[in-house]
Amino acid sequence: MFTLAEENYLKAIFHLENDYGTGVSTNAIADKMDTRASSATDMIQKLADKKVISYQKYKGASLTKKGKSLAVNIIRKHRLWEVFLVEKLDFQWDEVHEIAEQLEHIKSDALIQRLDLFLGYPDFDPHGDPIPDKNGYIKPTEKKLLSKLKKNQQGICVGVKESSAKFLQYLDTRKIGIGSSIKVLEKEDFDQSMTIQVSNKQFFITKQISENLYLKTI
Amino acid sequence: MFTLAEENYLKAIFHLENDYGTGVSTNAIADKMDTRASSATDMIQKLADKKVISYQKYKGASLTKKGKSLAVNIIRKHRLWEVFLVEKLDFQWDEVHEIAEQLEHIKSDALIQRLDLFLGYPDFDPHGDPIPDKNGYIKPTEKKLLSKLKKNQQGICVGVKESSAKFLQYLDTRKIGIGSSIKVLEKEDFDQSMTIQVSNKQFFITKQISENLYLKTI
DNA sequence: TTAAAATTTTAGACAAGCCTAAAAAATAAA
DNA sequence: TTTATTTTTTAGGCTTGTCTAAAATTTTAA
Repeated sequence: MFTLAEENYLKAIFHLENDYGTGVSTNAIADKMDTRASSATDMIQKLADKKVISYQKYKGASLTKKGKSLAVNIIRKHRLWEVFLVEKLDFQWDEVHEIAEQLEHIKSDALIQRLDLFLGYPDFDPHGDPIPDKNGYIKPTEKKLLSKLKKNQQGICVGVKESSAKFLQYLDTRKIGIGSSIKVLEKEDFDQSMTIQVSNKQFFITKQISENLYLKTI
Repeated sequence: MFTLAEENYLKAIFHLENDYGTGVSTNAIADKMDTRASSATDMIQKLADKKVISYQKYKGASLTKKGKSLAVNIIRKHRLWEVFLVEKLDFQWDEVHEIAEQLEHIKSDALIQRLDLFLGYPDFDPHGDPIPDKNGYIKPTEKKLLSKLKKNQQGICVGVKESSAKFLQYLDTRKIGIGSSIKVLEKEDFDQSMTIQVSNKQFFITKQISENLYLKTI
């Protein structure tokens, strides 16, 4: 059985490997967990003892098959609970992350199976992230960061990379959400800022925004 | 903020005060928490420091107003989640206690408020226990232990005192549940065993059973 | 290719929550 | 009303997960 802290480290390592490739550094983990490198080292050694990561001193850590399966299951639970909160309890998409961070640690396979059924086996969470199935399979989706698009290209927003309340509220005030059609009208070479068209409105957005919006290009 | 362990002690003390009157002994708490008296003493002292129980060495502990309000809120959450599990996820009444023991510690007032609404503001949980409202008010209900009934008295089952899976399954196999009509046909003075009539079947039950079934007498 | 800087690990400490063993206090019994 | 028993508390220790400070290793730069 894994403790809450262990589960959170596993999740952090999974996300880091996903974003930056296999083998993550102690500092990267400490950063993500908002703790000190020495604390991260302690936990890394414990997780290595438990065979859920492979690790060599000074060389970084990688999830083993078992570790990855555990991490994906936690993420599955997180995303299912987010769907529940938005679809059934009428929460907004910027309100659910913190609550799901707690709910994802509830231990009951039967609960998650029944929750999945109750929600109609959803494929995506409210932020557009795919929900792993009960075998840990994540359907690959073709999606592109808005920042990768060139002038005059367009697409449908299918997800957000960051899901902080602040960012989601920024999108809300501009009526940008999953399903929104977005077209690049101008793109500034110098700082990657853009002018985009969303339905009949135009917005000026910085690189920081375009690097956190996923589109399916048309 | 209170830790998981602190919350569980508060709940235990609440139930003990409810069942056996105000002021509970260290041993009683240790028993309920399935821990050692010395561990209970440690926690009792911590809870007293935090002003959620009043306590004098060797004299037992009682919840303060603040402590009682915290305990009732945890019980409210537990019972609402049980309703959710049975009503929405189709769990059986003997399957929900363990899961609710985890869910009751999720910290979010908004979550519980919305869950309560989603469930239609239920008054009782699947075991017939009243659900405190958001101010901590518990509607008083007149209910009587089956063991208190005399020969030929009858009533409707409105709750169970014990809610272990084993006991609930015992009731299931005899088709006894909330709403069942129960009549005492015979009562043995010597050992308090009874013969009861439930719909058109008769059962022989021991004192241990009749002391855990609540009836509303007709 | 050696010195400086950054990263990572170790050593030692601390709080929470538990334990055992022993001491202290309260209660029951002779 | 003393003695025996039970209950409760204290003392000291262990594990988990964190910390700071210092040592070890790796990486970068001169």
